[in-house]
Amino acid sequence: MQSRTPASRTGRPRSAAADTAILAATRQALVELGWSKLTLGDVATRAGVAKTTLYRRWAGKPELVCDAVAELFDELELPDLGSLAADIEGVVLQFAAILARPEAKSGLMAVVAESTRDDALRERIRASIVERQMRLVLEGRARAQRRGELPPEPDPQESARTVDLIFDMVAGAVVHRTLVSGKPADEEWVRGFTRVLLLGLASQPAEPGAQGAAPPGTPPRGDDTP
Amino acid sequence: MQSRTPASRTGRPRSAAADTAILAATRQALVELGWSKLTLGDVATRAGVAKTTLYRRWAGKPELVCDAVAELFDELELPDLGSLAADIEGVVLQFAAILARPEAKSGLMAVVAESTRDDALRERIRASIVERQMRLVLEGRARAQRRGELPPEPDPQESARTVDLIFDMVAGAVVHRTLVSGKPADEEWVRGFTRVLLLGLASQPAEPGAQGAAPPGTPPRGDDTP
DNA sequence: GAGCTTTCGCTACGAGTCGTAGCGTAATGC
DNA sequence: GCATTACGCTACGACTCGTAGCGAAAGCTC
Repeated sequence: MQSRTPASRTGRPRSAAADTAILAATRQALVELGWSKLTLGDVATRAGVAKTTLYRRWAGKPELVCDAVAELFDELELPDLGSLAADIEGVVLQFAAILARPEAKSGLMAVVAESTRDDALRERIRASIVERQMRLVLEGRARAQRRGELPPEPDPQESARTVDLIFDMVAGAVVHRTLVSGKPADEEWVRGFTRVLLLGLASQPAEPGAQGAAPPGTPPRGDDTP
Repeated sequence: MQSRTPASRTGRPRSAAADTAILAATRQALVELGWSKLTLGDVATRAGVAKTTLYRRWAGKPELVCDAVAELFDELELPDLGSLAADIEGVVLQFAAILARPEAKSGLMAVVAESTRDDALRERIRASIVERQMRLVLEGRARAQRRGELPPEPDPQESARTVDLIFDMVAGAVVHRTLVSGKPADEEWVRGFTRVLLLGLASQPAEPGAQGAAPPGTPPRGDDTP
């Protein structure tokens, strides 16, 4: 979190219960008020602590909301459903479910917007949200490479670039779908998204009833002009 | 814009010059102050108009910034570079260049964040930004289908879904790359992105020196190292 | 030009939030 | 007991908000 706790200090320790109460109160306030009408005084009242306690622990509203929202994404897990396509669909649906919650919508985007003028905040977001979920991409890719669904990437630099690209494409698409387009990232959408991500736009559209998953050893772009 | 101008009204007409001055002042204020520190009073002073004039034309800060940012995206054009991959790369680079500007970064995301609790604002964004740029996807796909680079989609419902999906994937990825990852969407990144978008993750990575994304029947493109 | 209508610039205002300072008290380590 | 730190509470100046009220300006219609 935000606390500098140098292992052992003299004096009264900070209440850990207050931390969780404050972050929960922040999420509740995000749901009821949204980002713009959320005030630190209100959060303090909801959490049952003094306003000054908030200012002693967090530098301001963006940092507080960042921490409150970050906890939402810790429940993400990469399922093992047997194929890369199914795994992607599973984790993307989880991600979409979190983003559908009002506290995530309202808080996450506002913090990101704020971070465009605040490098420290951007780094905080990166460390507490992005970096922690990068494991999903890494694990998913490694698993798919073992299955032979993805080509190996020996060059570590190239490999890192690919992971970043995948993360931007997955997270970006779901966020854009949910927040900008304002439509739900439901199963149907996720299937179409996964198909394009794995096979590309040039591939045939999925036939009705067909599972959009890429079978192992799928040759790239198995069709020409039909 | 926001003005209700029922063709002809009696009385003094609104100054069109004030409109452009206000929107320009808003963008300037976004650059210098960012979203959170931008105040309508400050914008009014910069534009040389009274604060009350602003409130007569716009309901609030989000609506004003939405209009100010929307104008930035009107300069987008779909190039005709001979192949779908090249066209995508061209327009994505334009999009990335706009998003790299501080007034776009700071303003766009904040407005989107605000729109999560304001349906009217979300619709305003959709109409003034998203819908107006959808033409790029429609035109690009039609062109690619004529070239045989993309399969035809006879079902209009399925076709509309695909357009929405492409828009979410393209815009979402660029936004996420620029704002969340905080790295530039430069030519190298755009090449990798376009390759995945067209051919999918399952395809072989581009070899060093090889041109990315060459869908079926694509004539070799000119060059990208001038 | 007379008259009507709407916009514009200006000033002033109450309401609300911000972030901080100050003080006495509570909880821990030595 | 003593030093140290966290906590709750109150109060404060500074700032922004959005609006009301007024006289003047700029169009249109006749």
